[in-house]
Amino acid sequence: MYEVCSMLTKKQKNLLIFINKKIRSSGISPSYEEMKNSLNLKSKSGIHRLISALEERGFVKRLAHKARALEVVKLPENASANDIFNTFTPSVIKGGLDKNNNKSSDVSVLGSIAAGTPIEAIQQEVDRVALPEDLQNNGEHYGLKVKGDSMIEAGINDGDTVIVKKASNVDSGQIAVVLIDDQEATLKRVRKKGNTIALEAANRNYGTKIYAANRIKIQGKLVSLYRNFH
Amino acid sequence: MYEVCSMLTKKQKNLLIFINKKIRSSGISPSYEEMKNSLNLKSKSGIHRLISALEERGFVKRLAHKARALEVVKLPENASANDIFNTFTPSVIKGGLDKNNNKSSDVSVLGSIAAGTPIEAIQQEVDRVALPEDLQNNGEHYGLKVKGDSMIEAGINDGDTVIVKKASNVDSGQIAVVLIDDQEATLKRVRKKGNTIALEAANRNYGTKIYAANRIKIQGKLVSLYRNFH
DNA sequence: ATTTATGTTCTATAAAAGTTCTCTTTAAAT
DNA sequence: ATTTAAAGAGAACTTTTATAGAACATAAAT
Repeated sequence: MYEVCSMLTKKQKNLLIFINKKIRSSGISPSYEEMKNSLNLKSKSGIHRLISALEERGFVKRLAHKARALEVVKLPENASANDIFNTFTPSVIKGGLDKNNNKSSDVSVLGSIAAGTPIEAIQQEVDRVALPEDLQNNGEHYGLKVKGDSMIEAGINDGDTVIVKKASNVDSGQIAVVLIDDQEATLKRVRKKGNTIALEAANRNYGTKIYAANRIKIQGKLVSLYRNFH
Repeated sequence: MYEVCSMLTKKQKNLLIFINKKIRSSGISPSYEEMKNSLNLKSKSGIHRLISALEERGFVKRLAHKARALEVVKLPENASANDIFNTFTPSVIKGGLDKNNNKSSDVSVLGSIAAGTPIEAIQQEVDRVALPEDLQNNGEHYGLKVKGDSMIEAGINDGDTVIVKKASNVDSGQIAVVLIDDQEATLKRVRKKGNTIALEAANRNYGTKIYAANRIKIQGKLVSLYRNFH
């Protein structure tokens, strides 16, 4: 039987989204104290009650008597892309932190990867829809803004945001963020051939380059992509 | 199969549609007070009676004595093409869900929409956190799964999820979801030319088709795109 | 063993929301 | 016109939510 019921009050929904975000961004569920603060409450007992309501309705699971042992089971049916992808507005990225959230969260959204790279870190991975198993081994994720059109034939355009799961290895044929000579980071399809690694662009104007395996460090695996239209 | 269908009075139907819309757009069901206001009533008791009627007829479910605990189970069948688009039919939602819902995966990945369309409804967008000002003009958003490759040269691939802001009008040149003859929904670039509307694919294997303006209903504007890699 | 952080339970209060009644009004059908 | 079902209004009432504070319990760390 289908039940995506969004039988939630505002408070319940807000708390649920906060919990979800917190788990996505930091990997651990928030404490009652943190939830209390995020909702501007003055006592933890309300949080306990809200969580009980969420649990009753099947939105979260918890291990009783365990600290920070919450799991978000589902989100209200209209959870926004921003909720799912985590905050992703320019204002947030551009140090808009104080105005949106002088609280703890959102920090990990910032920061950029490596130096002199053609990509900038923007946000963190948040989605869990398609990758339930990611819940367990929720590796670290980066969000990177794509500059350039070298992957355009793979449907990755200039300006897109790709979400990359940190990994030091990927299967041959997958698209990954790689660091060449500890210097240049780039997004390419990786082909392993014996002791060499080929980096394929997805644009016939760019060639495939082949490197000795030791010159390449794989930074992460392409997991998903996000694009805004204007 | 063909159960009692539109055994709804006008009021009942209006309320049902309001509830559904409210849940889709805000994620939480409206309170009696809000419903009362939306129908321009001065007492809540009528709402209670209407909801009881809706529940008897199987259109909604509720948790008695719980606040904002309504769920829309199905919608009247005689809903216009527009209504069908605005609100998902329950049977359709059901299908898409169980395969995602059995595990703790979740999230509002809802099933597919309406008949014979190349797109499936997936989830909705409406933010709360990152764009407080958007809360006001928070248009309704839909998530649709793209089927087909007609927009591939715009970087929109088969299987992508696009997020569409509901709109009955878009600027010429923008990509939009349009309904042709109240029948077929499709994602195309819209060009207005006098009394006609041209729908451009972004794939040279597909041509541009030109329609009389009255055959086209614009459903929404493409806002963002999301893709998962495997 | 003692501290610290955290989760749980209890009471109490108030506000919000839902329910149930009675009565009136409206609209449709015959 | 008469009848009937649906809808509106209003009020009293019950239950749920939310907030608050305190006391207690549990788990981990020192």
